[in-house]
Amino acid sequence: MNSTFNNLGDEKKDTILNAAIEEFSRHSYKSASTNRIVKNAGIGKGMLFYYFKSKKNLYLYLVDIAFNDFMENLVDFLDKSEKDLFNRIFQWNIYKIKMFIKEPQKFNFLMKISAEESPEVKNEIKRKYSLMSEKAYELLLKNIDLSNFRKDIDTEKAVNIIFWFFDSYVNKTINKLREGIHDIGHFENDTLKEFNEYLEILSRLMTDA
Amino acid sequence: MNSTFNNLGDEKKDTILNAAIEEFSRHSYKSASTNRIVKNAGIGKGMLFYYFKSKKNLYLYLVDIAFNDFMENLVDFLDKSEKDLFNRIFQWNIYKIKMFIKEPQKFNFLMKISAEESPEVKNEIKRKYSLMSEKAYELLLKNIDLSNFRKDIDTEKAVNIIFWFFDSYVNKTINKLREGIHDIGHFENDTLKEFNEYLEILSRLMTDA
Amino acid sequence: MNSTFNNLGDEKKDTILNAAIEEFSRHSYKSASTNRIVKNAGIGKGMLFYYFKSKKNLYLYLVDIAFNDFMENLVDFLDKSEKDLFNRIFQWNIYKIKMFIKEPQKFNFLMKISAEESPEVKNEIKRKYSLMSEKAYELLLKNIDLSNFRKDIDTEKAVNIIFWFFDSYVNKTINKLREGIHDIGHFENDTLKEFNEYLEILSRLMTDA
Amino acid sequence: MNSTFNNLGDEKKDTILNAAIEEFSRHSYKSASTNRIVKNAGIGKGMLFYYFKSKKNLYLYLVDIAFNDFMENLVDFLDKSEKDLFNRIFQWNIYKIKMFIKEPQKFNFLMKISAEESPEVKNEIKRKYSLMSEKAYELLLKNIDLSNFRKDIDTEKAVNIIFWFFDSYVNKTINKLREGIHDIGHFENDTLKEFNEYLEILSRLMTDA
DNA sequence: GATGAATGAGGGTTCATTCAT
DNA sequence: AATGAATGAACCCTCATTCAT
Repeated sequence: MNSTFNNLGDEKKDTILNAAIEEFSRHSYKSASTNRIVKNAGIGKGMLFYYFKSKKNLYLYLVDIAFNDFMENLVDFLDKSEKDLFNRIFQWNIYKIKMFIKEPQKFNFLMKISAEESPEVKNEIKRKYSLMSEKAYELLLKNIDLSNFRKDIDTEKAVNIIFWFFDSYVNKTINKLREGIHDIGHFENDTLKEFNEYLEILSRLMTDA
Repeated sequence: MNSTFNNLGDEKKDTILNAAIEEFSRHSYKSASTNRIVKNAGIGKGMLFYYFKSKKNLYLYLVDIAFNDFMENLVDFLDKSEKDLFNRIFQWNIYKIKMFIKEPQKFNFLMKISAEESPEVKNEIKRKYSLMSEKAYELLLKNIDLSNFRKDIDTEKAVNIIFWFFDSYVNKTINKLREGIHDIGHFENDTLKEFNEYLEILSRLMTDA
Repeated sequence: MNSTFNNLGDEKKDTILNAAIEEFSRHSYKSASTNRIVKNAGIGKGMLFYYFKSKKNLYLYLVDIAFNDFMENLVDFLDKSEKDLFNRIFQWNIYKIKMFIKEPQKFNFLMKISAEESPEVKNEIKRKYSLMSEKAYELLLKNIDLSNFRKDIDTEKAVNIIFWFFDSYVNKTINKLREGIHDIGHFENDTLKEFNEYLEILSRLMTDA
Repeated sequence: MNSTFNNLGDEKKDTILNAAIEEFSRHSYKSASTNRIVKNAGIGKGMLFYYFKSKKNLYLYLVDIAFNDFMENLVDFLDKSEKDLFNRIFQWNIYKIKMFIKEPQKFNFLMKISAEESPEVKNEIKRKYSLMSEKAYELLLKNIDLSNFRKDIDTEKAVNIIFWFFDSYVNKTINKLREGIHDIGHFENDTLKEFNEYLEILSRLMTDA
């Protein structure tokens, strides 16, 4: 927020941001502690408030970063020329799982954001979240060719079924990774296989091909 | 938990429990305030700890109540003689929505519980949650006749698709109610209609009948 | 204090008094908890204050009991016909050690009393303590024949040396028992032997015989 | 402990330490109040915990200071070239009395420490106390020539008699000062005289010279 | 005689934020 | 640009005592 912060070296900036994200990924907005953040970031107490003015401001800045980051990487990750919905959905959900594996704190922070209900930040978050999910949804459906979907089914509903089922499915998968029930090796073998089986079923049911 | 508390008059008990549930449905375990609870409950500062010994104990007691309550009402609500999965799933999800409409704080509290990550209560909650969801899942699938499901699809996966899709779908529906985007009138007309349309699609796709 | 308490059955009275002594033997007057006392005594909270009016009153009543008890048993224990100071001192210190072994809480309570500095009770305790120690000292020296003490030494000082040395010595012995460094078996063999060796040395040094 | 505290000005540091020692010299660890400490020290409520992290930490820090202080001053005070046990014991006990006169709170605090039984600090205190008394005992007996002690008496026991008697004797003396029965003037005249008389008696009894 | 529910003050501790340095 | 000392409110919890039952 404060331009001073942006003029910092990248490494130092990252250290601070990571310490903050770590804290907010573990605790609710209210119970997150700026003391712990500065301790883990290795900076003086005053600087956090010099850079970000307030805990609220810091939090909302992190939300922006997390959302933007998420969207930018998504844009890079998705194959925009892919016209098949099922392949696109595969990419989208693999993206989420890979993000969780690579940067679990960031991922957990994103999850925490949408559940945050502290009145101090709730409305602002809802607003940011709406903006982002609209963009994401648009991106996900861009250039998708739905012409091979069965004509006797409302295509929009069909798409929703596929999307929302995989939302649940991927959440469950990530929870298993999170709790150590499955490890990454399992993910790379069995989970992907199972994932494709679900895709195949839904594809067979819903398309003419 | 404490017999003292149970011997209180029902009205007073409810006042206290509601104040506590209200607080825990709005804030994480850590940031929930026993001060606010006693203020809203209209009782003296010491009494909460006389009744419940500690914040943790109170919280876990509320979790027990919420889980038991949820299961008891579910048992009453479900038509155990219903053999059709789609009708059963309809009941199950209507149950959730009606619960949200009737007792939104309790419902929100249940949601908060599963997201709670405070180390003081996390493990105990996980344990209680596992016990309950096992029971619920058993109940949901009891006496269900899946013989009319298409033989060319793995029935277990088919069931998962249906269940997990509606999980997402109902969450979204409740969020719309929560944010006032839809009102109860809308739910009773359009949402139910849409709900049935989804059921019909999935039924048509997955069964022979 | 309240006659009601005295009309209780002996067993119940003892239960209450023991619970209270236990508490005051572990904690200072201020930090002793009437809650813990009633819980351990198995009586209602109100009764403690009905019997004793206040924590202070209860405490001072216990002090009286402890002091009286200590003196009465001492009177019984000491052989008043014993004229030899060294034998008398042996008895006196054995009395203390045996009391610690038989009723450690009571003994510890007596120790705590003399160290108590809470302004609420300090003066009253000092008064009671002075009365008792005067009586005890009188009793200890009654009928003692000091005629065989060396004439070239101030007899009063000689007596003090013996008394006060054994005060220290017995305190150390009891501390070793308390900390489990020595057990009762050790006391009955080696400690008594050592005790007698000290007595023999002091006797040889200070008397003509 | 915390460097923050050590960087304070000496005057402020002393004010805080004195306020804390005062409190802990008057009350048991449990009933000592950090509220009273900060009020008497004239600092904000949070600072005590900023400096010392916790009541327990503060207490153990004070114990360290008190023990170190006691030992350092003792080393300075004792004439290490003095070979005579009686002179050494004289110095040792005079040291204690002078310390009580000069800094009664510190002295009382030292007494309270050894009687402390709160489970939160008991073990740590026992450990520190053992370390210190071992050092002190070593220092007290260093370079002492016991060759003139009577050969017909176990020298170790003889030394114990002298040491432990004076322990009691000096405790009693200090208690009289404490209770205002004797004043410092009395100490400087009559007490010292009496003290020397006891020393003379014990010296005469136990040595050949 | 006897109970234990009720109170509010005070216990130790952590907090976000400010500001002199 | 950077530090961390300082504050007081709020945190959870325990207390001695009273009093309606």
